[in-house]
Amino acid sequence: MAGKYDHKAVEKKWQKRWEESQAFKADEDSKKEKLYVLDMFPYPSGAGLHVGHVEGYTATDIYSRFKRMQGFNVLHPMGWDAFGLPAENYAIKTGVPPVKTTEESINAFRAQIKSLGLSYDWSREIGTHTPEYYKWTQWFFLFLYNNGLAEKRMAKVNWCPKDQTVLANEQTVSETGEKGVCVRCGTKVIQKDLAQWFFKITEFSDALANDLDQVDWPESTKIAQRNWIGRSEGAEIDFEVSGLTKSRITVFTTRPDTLFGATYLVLAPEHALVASLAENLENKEEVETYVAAAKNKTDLERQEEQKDKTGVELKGVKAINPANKEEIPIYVADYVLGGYGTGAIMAVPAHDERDYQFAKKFNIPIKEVIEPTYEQGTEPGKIREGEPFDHREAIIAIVKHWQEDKYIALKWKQVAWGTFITGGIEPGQTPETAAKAELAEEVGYTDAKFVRDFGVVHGKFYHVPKKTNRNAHAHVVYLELQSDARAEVAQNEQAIHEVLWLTADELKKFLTPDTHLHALRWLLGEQDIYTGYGTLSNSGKFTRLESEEAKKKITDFVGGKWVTTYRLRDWLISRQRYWGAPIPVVYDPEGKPHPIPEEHLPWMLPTDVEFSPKGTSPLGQSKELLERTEKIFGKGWKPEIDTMDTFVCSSWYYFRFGDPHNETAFASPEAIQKWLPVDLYVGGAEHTVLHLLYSRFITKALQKHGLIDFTEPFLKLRHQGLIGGEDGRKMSKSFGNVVNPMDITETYGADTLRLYEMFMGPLETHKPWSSQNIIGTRRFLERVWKLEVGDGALDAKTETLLHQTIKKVGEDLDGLKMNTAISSLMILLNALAELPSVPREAYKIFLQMLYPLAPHIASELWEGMGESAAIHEIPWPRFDAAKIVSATAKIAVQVNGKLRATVDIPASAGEEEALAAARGEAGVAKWLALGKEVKAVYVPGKVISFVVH
RNA sequence: GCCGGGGUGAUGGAAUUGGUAGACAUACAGGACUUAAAAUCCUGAGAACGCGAGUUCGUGUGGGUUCGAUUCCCACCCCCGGCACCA
Repeated sequence: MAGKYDHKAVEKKWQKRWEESQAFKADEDSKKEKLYVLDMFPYPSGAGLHVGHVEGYTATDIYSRFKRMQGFNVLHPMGWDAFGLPAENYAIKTGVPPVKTTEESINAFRAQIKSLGLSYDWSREIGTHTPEYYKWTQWFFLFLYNNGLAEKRMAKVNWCPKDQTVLANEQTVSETGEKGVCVRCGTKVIQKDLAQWFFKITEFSDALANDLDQVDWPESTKIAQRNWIGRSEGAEIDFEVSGLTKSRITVFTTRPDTLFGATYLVLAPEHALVASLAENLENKEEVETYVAAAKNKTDLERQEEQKDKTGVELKGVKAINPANKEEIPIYVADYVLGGYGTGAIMAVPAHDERDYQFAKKFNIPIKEVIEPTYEQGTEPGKIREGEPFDHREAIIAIVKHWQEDKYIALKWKQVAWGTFITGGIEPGQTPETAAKAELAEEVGYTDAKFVRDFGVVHGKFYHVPKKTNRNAHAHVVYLELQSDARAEVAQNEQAIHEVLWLTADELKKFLTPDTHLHALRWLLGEQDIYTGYGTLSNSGKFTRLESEEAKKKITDFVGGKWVTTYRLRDWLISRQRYWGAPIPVVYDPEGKPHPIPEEHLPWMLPTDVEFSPKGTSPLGQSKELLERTEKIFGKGWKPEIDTMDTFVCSSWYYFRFGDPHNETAFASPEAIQKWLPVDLYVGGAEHTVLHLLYSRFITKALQKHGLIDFTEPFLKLRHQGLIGGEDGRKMSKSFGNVVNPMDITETYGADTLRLYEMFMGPLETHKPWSSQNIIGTRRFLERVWKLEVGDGALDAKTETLLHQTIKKVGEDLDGLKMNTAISSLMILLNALAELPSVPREAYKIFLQMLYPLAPHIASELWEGMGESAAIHEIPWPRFDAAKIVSATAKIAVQVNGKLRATVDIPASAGEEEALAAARGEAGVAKWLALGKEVKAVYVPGKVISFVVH
């Protein structure tokens, strides 16, 4: 096209035209197949749009435009996750009401998004902070409450005694990194019990885990969800309590096979029995002090203390191990969590890392009841202190580097060769039956003893496992006494010079801090704990059974029962904050909660509050709210003053887009039927767990109570990767490496920005920004703009490329592989530009394929071709399968695995013909002449391979 | 510690039912145009050796399977992300 490519003029023109013609409005009456393409809606922060937003939004925009061209009725909406902490924090600092800050941010965000030319249906815009929206957030609360899925319970919160306010976990770390203090004033944070609202997400634990099989999500995200739900199967076993009182303690364990090794019990500080027993204990005060202290620890403090276990014995009571009737002590310790399992465990120090640490500290007996299962005769030998090594069991050697004082220690068992010999010796053979001489040659040492002792590990002895799990067949252990010894040996096998036989004592002398201690401990036969499955020992009649089998049998023996437990906790939705949806509950004069009837919704967020903390949730200061409550419900009634977690707002918003202006329902059944579920959902991986889990919970609750007929809200999910700063670090204000997308659209245009972000690499990977590379996509668009279209006919070669490109781009856009789609278009453009005259039809098809990726420029050029219909109204081009294959095929010819030539042969050529052509090639014949041809392989269209001896 | 993802030219990346590694783009070098520069266009380019034809090596490391391995198997090293006392 003539003239300069003025991106500003072009982009403005088309954005205006799209807006005026409502080009992207989802059609309620269309008979076309629907497709719901959704972005995770943003929190409209004051900082404006980020290049990360642009990445995700561009991907869905390209997909939406592409699918519209393919004939789908696409719903592609945008809205605002507008409640949240930043606006409230800003209000505390400046007094500016959050509603004002938020509205301003939304306006800025909307303008920025529009300037990118994204094809949203703006008639469906929503904001979670509007009464029209949060009316239905409150409706969802009532829906859950009325179905027994919401309830009020006591829970711990972080509390700053000076600021008189609740703190989120991330607000308990000071700017200097000190933990457990208020971020604002540095006061030590305490734990306070408050009555708070919970949604019972745990009722759906099973479905939330199982239904992941139905959706097309990244496997890593599914795994993260499953881990979060944390389903595990085990046994509940009762222990009798004797002594001052008679009662029982039920523990949960996944390892009932270790029951005979349980040498004490532990109760969580919150366990009910601790309180009820306390009165009668000999060390009542000590226990109560411990429990009180444990209660006051923040999560962070508990994490810090992981290494050092604490606890107190309950003196005066004992438990009876039901397996062997032994009397064992009972402790209270905060390494056991009150909220998981039964809040009580049986401790098996010999086979559990944590119990082991605790038992060591408190001198509790450690009783081994599981042994690693070895194949017959393969038990590892141990070195006994001060004794020479027993060659029949284990051979240990220090191999000395001949030039320097570097050593490698080797241990190897005589048996089970096959498990690690991969070279010249077959499994089951001994070195004696293998080719000794050959090995000796490879090792570079001809001493017969060396071959016998080390030959078997030829070439491998320098990369034996660092970690040695006794259950693994790790027969050779090395200790690297000086850090680069291994590399030395790897480079020079012949460096092995001398074999020293050492006692354990002598071996110890070689220890340095970076020695692999775990391996050495095993080597020296020191006590270590084994946590894997194995064969039972010391377990009465169950001795010699395998763990798996013993689990059930021992559980039955002691009358335990099999249960399934989950890590997932109920969802605490109360927030002691202002800027959120008010919880629609009032309290009668007795303090009993009552849901607010639907007719009073939306239950408005009051405005007569101060934002700085005053010892209560901000809503507690509102006179208007209190008066409203008393007016409607009567004297003495009080409003709930907490607001809802913003995750509640975002857990149902995708329904609202189907019917955004409905005043009588969160969305009409017809709209839900028409649009939902979401076909493609794109957003950052940081929401892999919570937002997605909560949304799935809401969907399942609706389904269970018959309001919808599907169980999963998001059929296909993809994440966009983070875009890092140019310096390779995370983009952050403090590093000064933040790229503002608006600067880029100003300089290069929205089309260039879109194209560049898509061309950077695969959508889901993390990639650094490059202000240098972006010029490439701009140049590409310039070349498209400048291409002179003629009336040339399409030659066969270009036609083939054109059809290949149509196929490739279509498949790539379908799979969200924008980077390779763009690359294909560049290849096509380069080919077209070389033609003496660019065929009109080919250019038009090129523009159509470019349109989803760079819609403004493609629309403009299309119009410039004299087309009356807009480019997006033309169906996506089709390829002709017959025109994709070219007449001749370029075949690679290999001789003994090495590429020697390529030959052009007709695609239809048979094997004989192909081989003959290859043999005739000078570069091939030369190599074939060097020996006798023993084999020839022909893979049609790909490769010919000769083997010559 | 556990789980997940990754390691390919100077750089971003391409190519895996095993079949010509490095497409496309950036940076770089040389050339054309220009008084000059920018922009644009053309050419070159994984590394080593060689005047050259060419040869050898090469997808984190070491092995293995195969006519053939970036792709499959075994072991190891490193980086990134998530979870983390869940019994």
